[in-house]
Amino acid sequence: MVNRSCIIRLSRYRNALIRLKALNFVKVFSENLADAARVTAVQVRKDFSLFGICGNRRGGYLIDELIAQTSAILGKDKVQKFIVVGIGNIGRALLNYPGFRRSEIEIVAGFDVNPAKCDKEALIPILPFEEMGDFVAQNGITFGIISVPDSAAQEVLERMLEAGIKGILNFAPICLKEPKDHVVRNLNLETELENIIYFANFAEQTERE
Amino acid sequence: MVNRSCIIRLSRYRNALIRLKALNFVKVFSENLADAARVTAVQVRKDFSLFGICGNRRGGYLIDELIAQTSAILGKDKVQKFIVVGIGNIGRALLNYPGFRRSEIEIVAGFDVNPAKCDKEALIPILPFEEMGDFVAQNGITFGIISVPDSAAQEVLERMLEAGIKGILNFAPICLKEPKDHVVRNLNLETELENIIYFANFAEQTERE
DNA sequence: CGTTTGATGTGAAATTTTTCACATAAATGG
DNA sequence: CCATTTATGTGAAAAATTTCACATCAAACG
Ligand SMILES: NC(=O)c1ccc[n+]([C@@H]2O[C@H](COP(=O)([O-])OP(=O)(O)OC[C@H]3O[C@@H](n4cnc5c(N)ncnc54)[C@H](O)[C@@H]3O)[C@@H](O)[C@H]2O)c1
Ligand SMILES: NC(=O)c1ccc[n+]([C@@H]2O[C@H](COP(=O)([O-])OP(=O)(O)OC[C@H]3O[C@@H](n4cnc5c(N)ncnc54)[C@H](O)[C@@H]3O)[C@@H](O)[C@H]2O)c1
Repeated sequence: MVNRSCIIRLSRYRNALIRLKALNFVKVFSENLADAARVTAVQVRKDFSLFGICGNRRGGYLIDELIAQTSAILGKDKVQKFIVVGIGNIGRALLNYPGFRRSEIEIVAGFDVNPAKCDKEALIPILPFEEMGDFVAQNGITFGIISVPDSAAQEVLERMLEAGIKGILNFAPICLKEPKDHVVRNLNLETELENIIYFANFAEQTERE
Repeated sequence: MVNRSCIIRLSRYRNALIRLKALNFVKVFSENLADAARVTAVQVRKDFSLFGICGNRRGGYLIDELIAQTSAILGKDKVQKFIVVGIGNIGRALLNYPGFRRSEIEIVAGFDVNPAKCDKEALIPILPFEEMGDFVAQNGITFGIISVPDSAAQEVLERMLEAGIKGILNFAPICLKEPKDHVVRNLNLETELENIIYFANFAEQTERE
């Protein structure tokens, strides 16, 4: 089945492919992609098999073809527009990041309740939060990022859904509910760090035994 | 088995518990935690069972006890010290975030190769990268965050490992290898967004069918 | 031009993770 | 103080995911 992990791996393969292409590689083997994505070669082939992606028996895969195929699956055939709500530390980091454009992801506007943060003339305009609904409707935005304090996250989510946004990445440390036919991914950095702390301690313990 | 997802859930439970405690709740039921962490109630109880955490039959769990037990598992009994390498957009957002301190995570210093970014006098000092090894050794640092450009990430990782760091969160869009007895978590924001794009499109497709 | 070699592709097996089903115990209430 | 209610705890079943084993095909080579 095509699940979250599978798509994460597909993104990683694609990422590696683009790097390999930049090095003028033409062919790639499942083993190579496995190394890059930190999985097994069988996993790579199984993933491809799931999407009907075929290589050349004995000859590996042609990088150009693979990039085209994975790009199509991941929706890289067109620029995907995002907005960011909450232009604080995280929000600003995202707006300032030039790397997204390379991968057909475009942050088209930021929104904030604080008028001091707003700047309609900026390269990526930062607009008052109350204008979000209209902006999303007029510009056909499908995706949003929530980087407001946790207390405001649920409210922002609801407004985004009303406005017609379908996919959301949430940085606030609270698990937002995923409504039907929508995608909400809760990314909690503290949780990620706690995970690392746990397993680093665990590794140490098993080492001692 | 205690795996990554299980610990992520445990963090989420703990997060919810702290919120409930702030609202003066004393007891909590597996159902409540399930709502907060977006899982099933059985999953919550199964997770607890794995760690030998017991509640009161019919009476749910005492919040104070649960917080104590989950905190112990997640290493919240002491402050966990982190350093951040690469004080750009992301690195600075992390240094500026006051929320970590609430959860016993302390960022004690930043490091950068660019002298213009350094500031020894800041609340959280930003030091030259070449001082990292000594600093880590002298201050007994176990954890690090990599927020340098992808081209520098592998090099930074190796230096961190040499210095004795055991657990690392990597923001660079490249899959760093996890050496034995160490924990390396590769967090790729583009990949996360691509995931959302894929599943939002998918949800749309199934909707139409 | 047949044989060997080496990588892919994929059902089946193994493993992991989640869910089910229900035994168990504590509170409630008649 | 016994019956009932209700939430926990967990072995067993189910489902999901990964790994294995090997058939398959294409290139290379003698
Ligand atoms: N900065 C970090 O490193 C970090 C780490 C972990 C988690 N987080 C989480 O990410 C989120 C953002 O963090 P941050 O450090 O950027 O916060 P921040 O306080 O720097 O910025 C939040 C921004 O949201 C705006 N805002 C508040 N309510 C709003 C609303 N209803 N609509 C629109 N805008 C609103 C504020 O004006 C502010 O500009 C928070 O939930 C935080 O807990 C951040
Ligand atoms: N900013 C974002 O929103 C965003 C989004 C996705 C991914 N990322 C990734 O996160 C990482 C950091 O992003 P950013 O926007 O903060 O980058 P940035 O360019 O703003 O900052 C990088 C910092 O690292 C420092 N640096 C470079 N080489 C170093 C070295 N060897 N040792 C120590 N410091 C070094 C630079 O001086 C700079 O201050 C990058 O890998 C980027 O691809 C960032």
